[in-house]
Amino acid sequence: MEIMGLKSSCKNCPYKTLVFDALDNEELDFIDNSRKEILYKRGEVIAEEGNLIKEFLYLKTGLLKVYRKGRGNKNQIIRIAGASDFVSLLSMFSNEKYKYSLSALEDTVVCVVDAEKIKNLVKTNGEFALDVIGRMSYTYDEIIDSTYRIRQKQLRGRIAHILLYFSKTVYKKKRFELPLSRREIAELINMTTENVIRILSEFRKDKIIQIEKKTIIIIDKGRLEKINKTG
Amino acid sequence: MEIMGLKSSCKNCPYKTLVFDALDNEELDFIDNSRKEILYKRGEVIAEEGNLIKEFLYLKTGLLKVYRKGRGNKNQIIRIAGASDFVSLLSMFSNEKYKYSLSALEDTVVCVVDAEKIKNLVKTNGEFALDVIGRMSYTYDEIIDSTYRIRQKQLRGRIAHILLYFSKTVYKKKRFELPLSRREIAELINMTTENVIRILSEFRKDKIIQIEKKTIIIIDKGRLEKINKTG
DNA sequence: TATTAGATATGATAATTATCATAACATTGA
DNA sequence: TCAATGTTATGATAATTATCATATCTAATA
Repeated sequence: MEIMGLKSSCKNCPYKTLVFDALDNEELDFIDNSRKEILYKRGEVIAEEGNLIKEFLYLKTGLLKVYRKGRGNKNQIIRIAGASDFVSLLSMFSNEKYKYSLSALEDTVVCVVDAEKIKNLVKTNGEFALDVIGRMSYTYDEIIDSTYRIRQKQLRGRIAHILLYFSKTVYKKKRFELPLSRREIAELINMTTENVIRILSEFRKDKIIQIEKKTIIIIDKGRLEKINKTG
Repeated sequence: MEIMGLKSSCKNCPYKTLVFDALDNEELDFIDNSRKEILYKRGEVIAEEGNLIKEFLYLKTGLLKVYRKGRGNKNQIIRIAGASDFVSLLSMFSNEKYKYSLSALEDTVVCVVDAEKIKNLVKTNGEFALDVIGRMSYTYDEIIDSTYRIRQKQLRGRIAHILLYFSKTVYKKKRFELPLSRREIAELINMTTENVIRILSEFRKDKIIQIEKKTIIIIDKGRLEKINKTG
């Protein structure tokens, strides 16, 4: 973890999202002047379940996992967040403490703003409030959608689902570095690490994917999509 | 379904929640004067996945299920909502259409208000906005919590979980009428109807519960809690 | 009231998944 | 550089869960 010197401002941030459009320059300055940027390296914990939420976190670049403690020292990964994500949004309006932990999957830059400032803006700027609430709701709905989809699938279907997710949604490439270990994949789609490994090997033997250390190449996307649908 | 004559008003509604405290009398009247109350009988559909959200729904009394279409004609029940619940809150700020269906599990009275009016109040009343967003976030977090808890349990643990949920959270009694069929329980905790039936029978034979048609009586709460924790 | 569809119930069997064991390999830190 | 630790890998086996078959009971309806 490393606090970065600020060269940029919110006003002309290329990772700014639509949600900030509701804020005028004065309001953006209000955020900007207490803003910090922090760089986290792969594996570093950004926020921890149970800790007080003092700050609003915006994921400028990188990738992180949102997870919670499950039974018997097993974590459960709730979602993966990428650039421009309001990663601390879940539970900051309903809870004093983080309900989920955050940790970096790749080198990640997070913008940090005093949480009270954001709450203030929600209170005083109705347009911004609607945008924030919309974004929050959308994120939650996505979690529910993927959780309930995965829940109905068998193991092969789950692995296919997650491979397609990384390929199509996260990296938009057929070849990508898996940002999760086999164990983390297991924590994300609710199966054992051994079975994740086994089924990935199976897909490799069946020439559906190619595996080179952490790199995955999707060879037969059609078959993967079929397995995702029916498996 | 039956539209009821209005004898009550929001101002002195006994089912009003804290969230409405942020509204003054004028704002409550603003809601009240287009408000309808509708009575739904067990089994009736209140809102359907995919339909346009035109109205904000407040569950005054009764019980309903929130569910979505899963694979192969199987529904997936996301949550159960009781009195004073903002049942249409999920997805009304992120979506034009209902992402989830609602149907009555008991005779249920729903207050119906134009959705635009509520959005307007969120926009103009910052305190109300914070309350609504807090309530929404809380509801979503509850869904995630129970979904991820259930997901780690085996079948016996799931059944124990759901029996304790109805006994402790919904009815606050050891004896209650199950508002769900075996099939619906299966849809809620992700297992087959046969196994729901089988395990309920097993619990009956083990004298953990007593079953009389739709009535459940919890005899050995301690054992049920242990199964919930470890099963 | 008779009929039909759906809910509850139970058993046998098959399919799926987890667990346990073991090994090779990679990575990290002393 | 060498332990030590964690990750990936694979096989054998046990445990869990779903599926299929069948029967009874219940509730709705013509």
